[in-house]
Amino acid sequence: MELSTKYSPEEIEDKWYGEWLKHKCFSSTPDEREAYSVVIPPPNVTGLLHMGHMLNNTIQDVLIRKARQEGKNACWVPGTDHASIATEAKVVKMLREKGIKKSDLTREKFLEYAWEWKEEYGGIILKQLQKLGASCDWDRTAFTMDEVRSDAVNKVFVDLYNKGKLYRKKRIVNWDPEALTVLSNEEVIYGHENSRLYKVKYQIEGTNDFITIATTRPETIPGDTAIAVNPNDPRYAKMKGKKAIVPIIGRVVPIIFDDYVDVEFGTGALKVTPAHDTNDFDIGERHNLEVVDVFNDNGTMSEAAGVYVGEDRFIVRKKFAKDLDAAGYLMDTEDYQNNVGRSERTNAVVEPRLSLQWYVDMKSIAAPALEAVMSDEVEFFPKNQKNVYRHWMENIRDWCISRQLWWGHRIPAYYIGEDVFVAETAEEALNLAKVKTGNNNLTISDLRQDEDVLDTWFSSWLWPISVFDGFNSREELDYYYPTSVLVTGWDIIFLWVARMVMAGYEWEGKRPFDHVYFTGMVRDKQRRKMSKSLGNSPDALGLISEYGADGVRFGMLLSSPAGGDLLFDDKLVEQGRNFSNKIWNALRLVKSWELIDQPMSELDALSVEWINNRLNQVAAELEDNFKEYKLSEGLMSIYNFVWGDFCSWYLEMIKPDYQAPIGSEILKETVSIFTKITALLHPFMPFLTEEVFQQLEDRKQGEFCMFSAYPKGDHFDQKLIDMVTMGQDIVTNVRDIRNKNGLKMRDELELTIIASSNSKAFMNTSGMKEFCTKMAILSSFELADKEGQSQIGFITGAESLFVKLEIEIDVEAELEEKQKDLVYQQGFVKSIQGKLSNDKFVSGAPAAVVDNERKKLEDGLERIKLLIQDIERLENMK
RNA sequence: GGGAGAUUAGCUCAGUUGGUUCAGAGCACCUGCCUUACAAGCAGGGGGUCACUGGUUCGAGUCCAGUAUUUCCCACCA
Repeated sequence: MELSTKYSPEEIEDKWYGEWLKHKCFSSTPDEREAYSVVIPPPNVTGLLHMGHMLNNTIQDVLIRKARQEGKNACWVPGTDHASIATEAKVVKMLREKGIKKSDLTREKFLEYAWEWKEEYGGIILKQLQKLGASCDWDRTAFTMDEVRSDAVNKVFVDLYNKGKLYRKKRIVNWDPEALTVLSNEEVIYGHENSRLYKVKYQIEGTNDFITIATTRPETIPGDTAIAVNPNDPRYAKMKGKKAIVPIIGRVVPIIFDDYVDVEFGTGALKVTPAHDTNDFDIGERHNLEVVDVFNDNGTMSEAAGVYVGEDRFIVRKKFAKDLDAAGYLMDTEDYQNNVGRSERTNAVVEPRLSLQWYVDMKSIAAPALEAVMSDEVEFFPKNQKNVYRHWMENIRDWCISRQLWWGHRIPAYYIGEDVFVAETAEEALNLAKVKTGNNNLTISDLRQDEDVLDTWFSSWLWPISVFDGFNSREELDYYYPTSVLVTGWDIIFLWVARMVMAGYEWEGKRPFDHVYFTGMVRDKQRRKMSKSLGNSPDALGLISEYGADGVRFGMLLSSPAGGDLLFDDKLVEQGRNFSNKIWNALRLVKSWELIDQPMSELDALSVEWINNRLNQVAAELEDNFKEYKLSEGLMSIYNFVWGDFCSWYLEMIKPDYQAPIGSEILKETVSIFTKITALLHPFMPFLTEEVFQQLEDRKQGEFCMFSAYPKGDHFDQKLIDMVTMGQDIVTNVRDIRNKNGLKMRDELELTIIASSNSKAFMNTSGMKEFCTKMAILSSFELADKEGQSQIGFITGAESLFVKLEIEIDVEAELEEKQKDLVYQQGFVKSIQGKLSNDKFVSGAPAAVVDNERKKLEDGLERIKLLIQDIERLENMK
């Protein structure tokens, strides 16, 4: 069959993915082999494949495929996250577009819609991952809200409660007025925003004096229940025991003294609104202040505000400020930049709000998780994330886990009046209630289940355990847990990674994973984050169909050094596609030859030995790279090896003359090395390598590149490699001479290299003469006296070689180049001589270093000698 | 306010314990080629005071201090 000159990935990718699935190549069950397990960071059910996923999952696939080739029992567990708030927001929006309001629906009806939505969109991203080549064990696909995972959530909630590590408390929380739910601290994103600082004066009761405060939020003034000043501030000492009148509202509030107030800031006087600020709330507690909540849950003014009831807080801010101004209370306003917290999901400005919520006592479970990371029991790549982790863990705050949503795990807490019963099922809760109350006539309908659901991360943090049904059975967990590596972005180090480590120690007494590899964020060339509004996020699937999955994988990996941000550029993906094509054409070449029964030549033998040694060398480098998760460096060394060593040198070395057949033996060796290359490259570019692997030889049914043993970095002969490098240097020099003198590669020219007499070892290497002759297209290459007729000389290592050409050369240009080189070499030698004549160096530096310098000096002097000879020779030619 | 990192070629980045295996890679660039696998290609080439200043050392891209620029994280003062 004739192969096209261009590699066309489309059919090949679908074909092999289908074959792999058909042969259950990705599936894993516990056996006697070593396990290598990875759990996918479950993408949101509403998600579509984007660049971050592509990077993340390509890396996981590379690691999994390599482990599989190494003979490990590789298990990559896929799944999706119900993404409570994000999904609920999308469903609400979808319903709204249909003209249905969430508030008009029952909980049950809403959940019906949500499940429908999940069924429709929930699996899309997994299908898209298959396009990328992800070798997940699809039979294991899990969902954070399926039965097994929900069961785990309930068990854990009950367990924590029974251990006293769970509590319910009323305090100031982060309220999302759009999603109408509380958020954890980690779900609030702070950013600097421009606002205004208003200075407002409050009359002192019974006097004509005023006290001026500064605030960015005049709309909260109706909720003021005190004015606070610092007890050490002399300006306000006389205010002791006085009261102030809240402007417009008319409420009389005490002037209190509290250390919290910063004397330097604003006017040194602070209005206190306990319902709408964490610090104010604390002050309120200390001074027994009244709490007046002036907002409704959706951010509009409440009845308690008494003004602008039902209007939005930001509109009221302006209106109320205007009123203050009109009434003469607004002293001044100035531009001000402050840090505003917004909801991660809805982008609404978060409102501090007093409310009753469930919390996990984090301090009680954090210690082993901190220790594990600091001692590298859980090892972070790159390491510097350890500091970030430590800082968060050492200052950890309790985790607010209840959410006022419907889509999620409903909290397994049941109430009778003020009593709470926490149990996995209503029946169990009922039993608890009967025992507690002694009332055996209670029925399920007397119980009122908590209306709230749990934070979506409350199921995710159990993921490495729950995907193996670990809260129910030991069988799989004992084999696959701890998982080998977690690959995720550093942006969810607190939301997810840290909590998984805590859960791992809390319920398994063991780390959830050996390693964590943090990927960077995908950005565009200008380092901007990928975002829909900027329109700088490429269409992931579009890229795959344009460049092939392997091309995209190559591009992603190459641009992504371990842990650094990925600056996405189409160019790199194009490079990946070109690389695919390069390999494809190497295949075409190898398949195009006619066979002839013929032993290997000396050059063939040298070529094979050299390329095998180089491959071992590359494999060794790769092993080091993998140990540190430097995938981009590893891929780059394969790229250079395949393109440079294999294609540009090896294939040219063994290539028969035009239309001549190739020896069976050398072809066999060539197919063997090419096969090893497909194995080496397979984790990075699985489709192409599988196709090439299958094309190279007839394979048995069910024999796949994806199961080829991964080449080990065995020992390699550095001397041989160096020798060939020297030959390459000669060839390159000759080619350069041709180029500079306007000679084409194919020009039939009498070209002779005459090597100096000190090149014996090199010249005596079997096949080396043929190598140089063939690759540099020389008519002869001999060992002879260099004096005489040669025209151009060059030096490689401490060897000097001369090329005899039958053309005129630019003697002046040659001379100039040599003289420049001479100056450099002389400077070099001088610096070494300086070192060696320095007693402190000779006595202070290690012997090996000194010896090395002596050797360098020797070589340098030899080169200078040769250069001077060459310069003289050129001078004579003038 | 607290903390962590970064600064090496036009761009993106390597550079492990201080010593030409140290000044590298890929891309970009320049020159010449439709050479019988590949123009998504082939051959060759140029390019950097390693941010700045000082220090330690026989020797500093590498260690220390300071300066500048910059990225990020945490906290949050109204």
